[in-house]
Amino acid sequence: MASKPTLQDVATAVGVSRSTVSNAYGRPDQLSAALRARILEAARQLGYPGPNPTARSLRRGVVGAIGVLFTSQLSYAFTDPFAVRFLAGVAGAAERHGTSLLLVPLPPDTAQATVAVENAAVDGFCVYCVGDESSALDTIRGRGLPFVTTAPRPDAGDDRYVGIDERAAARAAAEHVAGLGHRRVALLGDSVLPDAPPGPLRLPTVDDAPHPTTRGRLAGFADALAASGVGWADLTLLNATGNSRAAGAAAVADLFTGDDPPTAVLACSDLLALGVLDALGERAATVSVTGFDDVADAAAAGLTTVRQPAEEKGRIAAALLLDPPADAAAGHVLLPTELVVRTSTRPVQRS
Amino acid sequence: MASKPTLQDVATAVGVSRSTVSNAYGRPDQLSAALRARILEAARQLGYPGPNPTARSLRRGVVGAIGVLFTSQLSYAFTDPFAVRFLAGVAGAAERHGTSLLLVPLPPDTAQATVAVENAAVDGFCVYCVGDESSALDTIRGRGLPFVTTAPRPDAGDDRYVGIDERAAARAAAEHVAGLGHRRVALLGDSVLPDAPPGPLRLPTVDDAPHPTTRGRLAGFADALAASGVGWADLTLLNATGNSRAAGAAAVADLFTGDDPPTAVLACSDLLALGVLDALGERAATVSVTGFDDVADAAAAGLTTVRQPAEEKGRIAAALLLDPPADAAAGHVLLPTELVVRTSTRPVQRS
DNA sequence: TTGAAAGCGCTACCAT
DNA sequence: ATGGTAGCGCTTTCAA
Repeated sequence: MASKPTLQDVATAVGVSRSTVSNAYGRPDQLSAALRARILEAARQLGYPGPNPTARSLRRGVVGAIGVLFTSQLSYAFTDPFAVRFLAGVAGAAERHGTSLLLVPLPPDTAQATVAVENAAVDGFCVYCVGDESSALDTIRGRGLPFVTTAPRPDAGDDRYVGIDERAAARAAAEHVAGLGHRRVALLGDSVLPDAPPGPLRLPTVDDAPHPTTRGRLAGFADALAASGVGWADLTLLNATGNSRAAGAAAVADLFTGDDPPTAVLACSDLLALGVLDALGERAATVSVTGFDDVADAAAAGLTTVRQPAEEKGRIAAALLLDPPADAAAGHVLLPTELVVRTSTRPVQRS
Repeated sequence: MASKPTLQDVATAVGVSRSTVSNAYGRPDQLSAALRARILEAARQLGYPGPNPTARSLRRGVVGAIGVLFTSQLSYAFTDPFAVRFLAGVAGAAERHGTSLLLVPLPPDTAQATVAVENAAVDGFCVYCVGDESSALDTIRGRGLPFVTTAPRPDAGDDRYVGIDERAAARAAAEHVAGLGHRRVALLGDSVLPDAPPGPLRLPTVDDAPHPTTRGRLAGFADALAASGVGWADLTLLNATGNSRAAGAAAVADLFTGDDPPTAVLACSDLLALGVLDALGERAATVSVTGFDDVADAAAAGLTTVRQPAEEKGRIAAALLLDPPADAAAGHVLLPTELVVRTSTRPVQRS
């Protein structure tokens, strides 16, 4: 007990057994109030800081924390407004449950990612919007821990998730734009192909986009445009290297200088769409732009976008983890989305 | 090994000792590559998920995570833009260090807060902007864990902190406003008195404000105005019940209806200031308003404010915790601030 | 290079 | 109401 007193030291000091001291902390009803007071007082005098959380976790087999996994850098969690709102929802639910949140950075390298997941002292994982999360999910399964994802994966089975119908939501945005008469349309996504440079790229089919969320949204855009007679090959596909305004702006840098530029840009996120508006500057009045998510900045920018309930998504994700529904079907939640039409979209101008 | 295989099971399966299996994971150089491969392969076959993080932490005495403590609800961390940027800085530094972030909700009740701090499995704490954090700090000290605060407390001693000179920073804003001729000035803070209703309140002296950050800022405002001949008693003090636009708007709800309304409002945060602008509506052109922090929305709103480096504050806080400076003095960091003058302040109108 | 022994600090069962 | 016993799963000397 030279430096850090333990439960045993308190027990010795009071002249009781460790069990009793342990009970004084964790099960007050198991001993008399008087004895408990004596124990607590002795602990205070000795400077005993209460049961060591790690030891308690080991013994109990429960940690009292859930891990939140992000594909990209941890700092991204605080850079993307949608992610922030999602986290706020998770945090609120966890808080009400008396559970802490462990933010786990997931390195891009698979081996390191595995280690990160293996080393996280948590009772379960909330896996946020991961591109190819399959390896991380395998690791989580290997640990036998419960998890929730934020997208309905094709192989979900009984895995719990809370997501939206990406494809249908995107289709609504594209139908709106197509309905305004736009036929020369560009689709913009983050990391459509992982290592592609910013700007136009070709993809044989939409199924070749590896990131499921991006793929779903692009497919939805394509659906609506196909219905208006614009085939996949007629669309301009644009790659952004990151989900940020700057990346969005960079992706469309040379787009409007050539002949027959697109009259509309459908972006897979608000950040990208706002970047497009940034790049457009004055010309923004001549091009229709849509985003996705309806983040706070979208309203002020007049961005037409698809709204999805961010905090609620987080709240439900946490709830699915902390209070698992008995019924497997109830573990599959699809949230509603809504097209929010603002001023960034308008009828195509006949030229 | 019915359900969850342990390191022992792997050892048995391969026919080696636990030590060797442990080394296969944690000290690859301690055994032959061939044996290590055999062990890892056996582990894979058995479905052994790697060393249990909790058990490893207990044995090693380190957790690999730092706790971030917020006074108010955990969800606040994601609601306040300044807090979000601060967290982004902490997260980035932690990430580079291979350390996880445990977000710890700190209940308002002291006893519960103590429990929350005692139960957090972390190697140290980053204490964000706490009103009266003394009890939490005592608990942290009791655990013998290192910590960093985001304000220079008077009794800091050798405690590490990264902060700003709140009083001087606020003085700069008030000097600017006083220099524009304003003499009928209102000061607006969040929870100037904990349980006071929204709106005007009286405080004998600025020292009676319990929250140190608010007190420092109010004192700075008062300093500058006193130098212009406006005493504490001549100032209108306004209370907001929360740090949000809505709370800011509510605080000034009835302010401009009476005779001789203030010509300027100095707010202790951007959120409150933006709320004042919201409430002012059309009349915003007739009242000067300043904020504090320079959050993202401030620029678009044309808000004159005091900028402090949010991410850097977080980055330094984490660095102070993860790589403690040898020199105690180097553990005390005061960051520069800067008055950013925009359009929300203008010369007082003679009436 | 490998193994045996000794806990890290705690809690939960089962007696008393 | 209280105590004894038996580990939770792992790492780390130290010795072989």
